[in-house]
Order: sequence, then C-alpha cells, then structure tokens
Amino acid sequence: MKKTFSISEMSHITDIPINTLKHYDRIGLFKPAIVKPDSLYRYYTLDQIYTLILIKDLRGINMSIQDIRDYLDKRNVSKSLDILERKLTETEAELEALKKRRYYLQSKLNTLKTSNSLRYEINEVVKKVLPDRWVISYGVCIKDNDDKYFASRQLEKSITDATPGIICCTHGAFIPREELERGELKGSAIAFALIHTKDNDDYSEIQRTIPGGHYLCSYYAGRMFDREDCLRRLLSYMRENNITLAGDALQINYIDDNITDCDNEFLYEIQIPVAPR
Amino acid sequence: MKKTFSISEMSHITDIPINTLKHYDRIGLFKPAIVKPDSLYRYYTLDQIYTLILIKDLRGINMSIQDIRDYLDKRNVSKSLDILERKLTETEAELEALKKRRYYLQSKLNTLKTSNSLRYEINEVVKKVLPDRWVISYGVCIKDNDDKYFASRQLEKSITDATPGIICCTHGAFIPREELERGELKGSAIAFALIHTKDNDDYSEIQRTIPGGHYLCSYYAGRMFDREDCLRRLLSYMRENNITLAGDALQINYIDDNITDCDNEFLYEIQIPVAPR
DNA sequence: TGACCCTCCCCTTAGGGGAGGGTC
DNA sequence: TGACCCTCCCCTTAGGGGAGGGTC
Repeated sequence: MKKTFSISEMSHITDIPINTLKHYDRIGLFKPAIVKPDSLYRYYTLDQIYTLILIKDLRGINMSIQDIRDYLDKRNVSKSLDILERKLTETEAELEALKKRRYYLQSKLNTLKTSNSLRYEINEVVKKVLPDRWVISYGVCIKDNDDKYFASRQLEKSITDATPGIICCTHGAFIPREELERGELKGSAIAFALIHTKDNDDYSEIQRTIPGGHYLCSYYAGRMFDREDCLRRLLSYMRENNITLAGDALQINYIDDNITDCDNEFLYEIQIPVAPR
Repeated sequence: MKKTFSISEMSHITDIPINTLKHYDRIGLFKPAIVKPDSLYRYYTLDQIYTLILIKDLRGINMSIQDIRDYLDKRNVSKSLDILERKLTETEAELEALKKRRYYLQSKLNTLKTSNSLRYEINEVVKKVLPDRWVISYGVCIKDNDDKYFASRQLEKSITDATPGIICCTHGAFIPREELERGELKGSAIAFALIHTKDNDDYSEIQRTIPGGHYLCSYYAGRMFDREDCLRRLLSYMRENNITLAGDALQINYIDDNITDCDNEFLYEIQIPVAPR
C-alpha cells in the first residue's frame, strides 16, 4: 500500500481543502510527516489520515483550533469525556437559543401575515369575542410619536433579555375609558407590550390582565395618532346600537416602523370592550 | 422629555456597547443625528432609539450588517416578510444541523461511558443475547495498524456527509469464521462501521446485517492486534463447554486513538456468535 | 476636575484567494 | 510540459480594547 501522499491527495482523501492543510501546517496544528528539503513539498503518511479526520470531525462539532490542540495533547478517556460533554452542553444551549429565535420569528410572521391579509376589513366595525390576554405596561403615557419610541424601549428592555425584541413583540396602548366617555380621541395612549403567557413572576408588578369578552373592533391604516376617525366610527356605532363601553380600549399595532416605511401600510386595530347584551 | 443623548446614555438605553455605536457610525450603518463640529461628540435623538433597537434585534436574529442595511433601506411589508421568512428558513436549517450534532455527541458519550464503566468485566467471558445489528463494510482487510487508518477512512467517507464522523461512530472488524476454526488468531480483520438503522438505501451494496442471537463475549484492554489472549480464552471456553461457533466473530472498538493516547485505556470487545443450546 | 468623549490603530477566527515563481 | 506545489500577502465579520489627548 502506498505510503505517502501529496497535499492534493491528502486533501482528496480527507475532504479538507488544500488551503486548510497549509493553514494547519502554518499554525502548527498539524504538520506533514515529510517535507522535501529543496522544494518544500509536503508529504503525508498513511497514519496521518486518521488524525486529520479526527481534527476535521472535531471542527465539525465546532471545536476551536485551541480546543483541538488541547484535545490532541495527551489524550485520555476522562479528558476526552470532559471535552465531549462540554461540547454537548454547548450544543444544547445553542439549540435552546435557536428554538427561541425560531419561535419569535414564527410568531412575528404569523402576526404579520394575518394582519396583512386582513386589509380588506379596514374601517369595518366588527364584533369579536376575545380571550383573556396579558400585557406588561409601565403606565407610560405616549403623547406623540417621539414618546412612543421611548416608551417602547422601556417595555422592550424588560421583556427581552437575550431574545429578539421589538421586531417580534406586539405593541399597543390603552386608551383610558374616561377619555372615550368624554369623547377625547387624541388624548392618551398608555404603552403596553403583549406577552404570551401570564405566569411569569418576573413582571408581576407591571403585568396586567386584559379580560376576555366582547369587543367592538376596527382596523385602520395609518400611524398611532391617526386613530380619530376609527374611534369616532366605533363610538357612533355603539351609540346607534345602544352598546355600552366596558373598560379601557386597546390600540394594537400590527404593522409599524419596524416593518415598513410606507405610511399606508401601517396597521392598527382598535378594540373597545363592550358589555355583553 | 429630554431630546438628545450622549453616546454613553444611548448605550445605556439600548444596551449596545459604546464601541459598537462608534463602529456603526464608522461603517455608516447608523450615524448620530448630531455631531458637535468642534469636539466631534456624538448626540443621538429620541427617535433614533427605535431604529437602534431594531438594528440590535436584527443582529439578534443573526442578520449580517449588509442584510440589515437592505432591511432598513426602503422598508415595506412584503420585503420585510421576505427577509423574516429567509431568516426562519436559515434558523430551521441551523436547528437541524445542531440536532444532528447533539445526537452524535450523545451517542458517542453513551458508548464511551458505558464501555468505560465496564472495565471490571475485562477478560471475563460472558454470554450475551444481542439483537440484529447493521454495519457497512467494504471488505477491506486490515493487516496492521497503518491499514486500519486507511480502512476507517474509507468507511467514514461513505457514512458521514456533513455529520461528524470518526469520533462519533463505532468501528470494528470481522474475524472470519474459518480463521478461528483454524486457530489463526492474528490473521484478518475486515473493517466495518456500525450504523444505527438498516433502512438506508444509499449503502445497500456495502451494508451487511449481523444477525441477532447468542454471543460469547469478552472485553480486553489493548490495541487491535493485541487480541490473541482474549480470543484464546474465548475459544478454550467454547471447547470446554462444548459450544459451537456459528459465524464470523466481531471485534468492536469502543475506545481508540480518537479518545486516548494511553494504550491501557484502549478497549475492544470480542463477540463470537455461537449456536444456541 | 473627574467623568466623558474623540481619533487612530492593532487584534481576534479560520481559513479563501490569488500573484509570481519553482517542481514532479 | 502540464499539472502540481511553494511562499508570501491581502481579505473577510463584527466588533473589543487600548493609547494619547481633548471636552463637558
């Protein structure tokens, strides 16, 4: 059986690029057994294949070059077990992070697609029965768009830790019941962020339950304080049909500056809780 | 409400390091709204918070700076949907790769831990009933350790594609029945690699089923061709107890050069198929 | 006057991709 | 004589970490 291999043969056998073999030589991770003195041609021996494949596999489980040096240096079972276990732990952690990322991307995509497809309903008044929901809110009142940025940030900071935040989380604001009763449509907006489950003790003081029940809803296209027309429509519908306001209204932002620069693509929904008949 | 923020204030609000803010400025991804002409101090405005958080979140889902530039440039719903969907697909792919990696690490760790804990059984002769197993083998015959490296490599190449190979896969060799019958203990070793399921059509020509049944087994510490004593012990046990050989023997390598440099830590098991009584 | 901010400038990972010139 | 191989050397990502010197 042939005893030595040129760099390109070795590259073929091991599926490691020539460049990488040269690089491993250069940094002293793995040197050819033989170097011809004059030409400096590299020649590898049969038994080197094994180690090279091992190195490749260790890179394949994402070990750094330094870790591989350590692994190859005076191997023994317990050391190898340690390293493999460490890699497993790392892999688990990466998996968790990725799952989180996937979850948020999916949620965001669902919300976006759904709301985007609901455009035909814009400006219509619809009755909905909605389940209990939970939000977190510092009670920060938004008076204009500038405030909005800051208020959002406050909320984001408390929710997201390592998870992607603003682009994935649905935002909105409360419109206080009293203002609606007074017909004050451009008044306040108390920022909140919708959260998916309520059982997170971390936020208990700033958490608020939005009770499930009957809501009178309408989408509108535009920015936060373009809500007047939509609110007016809803309120007159209520008067005409003798429907009673039952609490703070919600203004939910489905499509915002994170997603589009086009004002006409912005999408909000107003949800007014009403007494059941 | 305050209208401008210094770089460290901005860093605080957004949880983005000062260095990174400077870097974003330098590369033109995100520049402060105001730069004081003399001192070149950077000042950010309230509405910049929002974009900055968006950038941070996009980095959080692993978007490259260039992708973020694209995302921020003339946003609209369909473009944003595209990008988010692409990111989701990428995330799914990464997840699959990581799951594979985890699976292989777990398998390897299990095998290692189990075999490592079985050391007390070394040199004992034990009867086992083993299930059907499957291997792939090119029929390459190993005559010495050098050959072993090459034979392993052949096998690896066919199994592993993108998955980590040698360190995760259990290797072994057949010892032909006829050689055992002739008492030829240092003869051949026909390399194989254990695979986990049989239903992989890709390898059907080189795949072989090892039938389940009764095996007479023994562990030994040492290298591949240190197997003589162990084999002798097994064969004399068979003679003494009138047990009949039923096929090629297996020599399975649980702990090898990938894991340790210490010869005394090497662990093989010989499994000899025997006729049931 | 501290605390803050500025501009260079060098450094990190794991190679990829040549140019220019010898070697099998 | 092609095909192969060599040595530089520059380049990539997304910042991190200063030194040395002004600014709020």
